[in-house]
Amino acid sequence: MKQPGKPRKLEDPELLRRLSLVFRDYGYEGTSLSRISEATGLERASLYHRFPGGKEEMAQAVVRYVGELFHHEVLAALLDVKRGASAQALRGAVETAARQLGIFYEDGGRPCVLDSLSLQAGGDGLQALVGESYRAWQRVFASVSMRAGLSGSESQARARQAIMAIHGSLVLARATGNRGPFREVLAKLPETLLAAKAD
Amino acid sequence: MKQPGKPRKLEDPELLRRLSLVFRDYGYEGTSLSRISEATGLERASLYHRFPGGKEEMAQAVVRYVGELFHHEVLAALLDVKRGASAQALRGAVETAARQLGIFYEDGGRPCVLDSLSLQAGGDGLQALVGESYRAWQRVFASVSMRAGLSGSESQARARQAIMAIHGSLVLARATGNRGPFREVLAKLPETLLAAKAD
DNA sequence: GTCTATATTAAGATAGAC
DNA sequence: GTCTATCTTAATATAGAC
Repeated sequence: MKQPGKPRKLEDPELLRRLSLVFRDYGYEGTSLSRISEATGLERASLYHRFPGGKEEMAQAVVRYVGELFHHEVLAALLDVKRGASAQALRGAVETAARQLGIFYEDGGRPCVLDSLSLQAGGDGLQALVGESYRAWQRVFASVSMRAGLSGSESQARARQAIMAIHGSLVLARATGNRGPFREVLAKLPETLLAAKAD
Repeated sequence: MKQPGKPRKLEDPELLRRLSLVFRDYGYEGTSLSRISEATGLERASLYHRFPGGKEEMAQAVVRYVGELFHHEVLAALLDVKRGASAQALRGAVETAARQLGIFYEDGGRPCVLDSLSLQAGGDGLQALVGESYRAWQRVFASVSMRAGLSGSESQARARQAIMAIHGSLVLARATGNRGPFREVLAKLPETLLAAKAD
């Protein structure tokens, strides 16, 4: 039974999803409450009701939300590989993760929200959250390289290399409009994380 | 003879240098005229006298200025190598460029202003200028690889790879505070641009 | 939980004196 | 060329009704 007089709550996941799009495209300083209000359909007062800490709290919630989303949509494929699985299974998981990365970043057409939010802006709490998201990502990538038989330090290096290449190609894509490098980086991801040293 | 009543002009290079620091650290939207006024010592009205087009014009001037600075401080070392120079000379030039890159980005401690300004903000003119700066950089890097004997398409790929790695490591450095990857990318720059294929 | 209305501060920008 | 003073709009944030 619908009650027209009682506006129903905009649920957290949808609110956070819309919030994340604004922060991703405009960065912390470029994200005004007017833009947020427009993107979410909520008036400013409602936003403060949900996030009493204002914009800073919204940004922190976005980083947490995107971190969980990334975990489920990208990293989960890598963590689901059973212990002692074959090399083929591991490679298949990395290929799945690469496909999911392509979807997550809309084929290189959109910036990484962590990148957008890591500019000098927002409080120290926000910066710390962004740093932790990157480290979580790195840990999962490195664990995959380890399972492919690479050494601990080499695995860390491969994980860093992969993450750097992804972000570098995203920077290039949004600066020059060329998404080719991003696609290439994803295509080479299995090799980057798994292949034995060539040099 | 000093004329105390006549305020002397803040010369263009120094003005642009200070402007570039603000845009680099805060991005386009985060750079308010108040911050600019504080950083340059000029009042807002004076800034509009120098840049009638306001913030957008200032940002465009910064991109042009930084482009020229980068050309002189980093790319010049690569362009100065004489035709038919030895492989050692070419490698020495790349090592010099890598050292200069370290200085230019303050050992990875500061973001790239092109990166900061490429977020969805500013007009199309600004975006176009940023894209052109990247392409100029890529052309010079690729020409170095060509002179090392690599094919045209391979040279383009190496240049892209180097630029992506630099920007990826800068993103990582500012997000996690770890400058190690940036230093490593610079150390490997000669190999990246010059070495014959290992795979 | 959401809204309208409002307060307060800071934003980008201009006019005119020196 | 730089300044003080001012304008207009948009920013963050809060109070109180529904």
